[in-house]
Amino acid sequence: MNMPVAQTRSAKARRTALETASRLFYHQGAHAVGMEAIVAESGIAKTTIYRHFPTKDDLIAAFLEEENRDFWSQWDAAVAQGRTPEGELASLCRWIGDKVDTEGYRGCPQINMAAEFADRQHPARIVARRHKKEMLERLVEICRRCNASTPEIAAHQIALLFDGAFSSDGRLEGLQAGSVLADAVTRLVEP
Amino acid sequence: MNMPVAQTRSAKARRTALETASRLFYHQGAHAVGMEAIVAESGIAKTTIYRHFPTKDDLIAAFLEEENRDFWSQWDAAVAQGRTPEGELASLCRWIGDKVDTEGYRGCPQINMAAEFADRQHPARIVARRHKKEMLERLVEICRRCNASTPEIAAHQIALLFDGAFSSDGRLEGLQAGSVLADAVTRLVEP
DNA sequence: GCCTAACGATACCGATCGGTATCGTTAGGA
DNA sequence: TCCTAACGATACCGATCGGTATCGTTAGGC
Repeated sequence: MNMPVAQTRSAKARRTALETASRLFYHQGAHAVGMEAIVAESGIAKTTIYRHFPTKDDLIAAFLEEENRDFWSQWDAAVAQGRTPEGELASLCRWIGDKVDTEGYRGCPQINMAAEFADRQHPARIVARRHKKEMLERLVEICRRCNASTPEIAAHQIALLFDGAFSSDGRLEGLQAGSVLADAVTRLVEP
Repeated sequence: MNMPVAQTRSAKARRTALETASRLFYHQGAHAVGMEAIVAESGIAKTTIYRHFPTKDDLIAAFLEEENRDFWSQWDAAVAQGRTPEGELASLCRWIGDKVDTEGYRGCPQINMAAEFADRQHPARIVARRHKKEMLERLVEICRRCNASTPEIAAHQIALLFDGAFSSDGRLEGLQAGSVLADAVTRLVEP
């Protein structure tokens, strides 16, 4: 191989640092987590972290990028379980319902970071915007196959519903989030 | 009067400080705003601010309390414009649509602060939780009068929709948020 | 017009922030 | 086995954080 020396060791340090940072950022908020905390929790030296991520903002953006990848991978898995477009939506609702009912769930990382950083040009905001745009596009495509009368509108409505589920703080419900979502989505794609 | 001396001057300083803090907290995020910035922007001395609000967290909570009051006052005004329960919901949708399309809108303050503060016992989180609970209750009451088949479920769905509209970062839409919401709500309260 | 409560200004506190410079150590490909 | 790149550790940087102590000034009810 003509790859740089110590590629695996370097990649491992990067991955460990990013994983730790992601966990802390998500559960405590980006502003509430100092770099020293990431060092202490990950065991990776601060120098090393800054060698892989020039600034804290880059680290935050990388966190959202990874979240984004994981999100679509789970989304695709959910969609794959549907035999019809309507089934795909139902499966997505079930997935989201389970997701938000998970212990320790603290909302959509993209939305949370967007709330923390006011500057729309912040790297994290750019990732978040792309994420939400892609969700809308994917929903439009599914709604089209559902023969919804106005797929763009239906998709938009479903996106609002999903975002609401992702952000809703309360979890005071005795209701099953998944079925509540599925029922709403069914009504929204009806002609 | 046996009220404390200089009541009005004191109250005015308090109000000015809180208004300035609220504006900064909302547009920049609570963590991003230092107390010094509030002093500089409001012209109120730091000593005075701390005389009215023992800690920054108290100031943040007061911000959300005031937001909460304003919110319900606007909500009530919107509801008053509806002649039927369905009309009340439509009016609410219009109000929210206008609200989120306003320049400088940066999401629901309650949701944003909940994203910033991980501790569920943080004073801001407690206010936010109460806020969302009350919204759900008010929606249930309206949905009941709409003779929705399952008012609790419909109300929950509408709440998700509203929260989605409040949190949705993008605003990429050429769509009118108000009518998109109204159409969705109509479908959700149908039997 | 005086008394007092609340004001504003300033200077300061220790802690922590994001980020860097230095240097000895370790691991892995040639 | 040796060379070198990337590692970890430590000490440090100026800036800023939330919060306090001190003190002179101002305004408003009696």
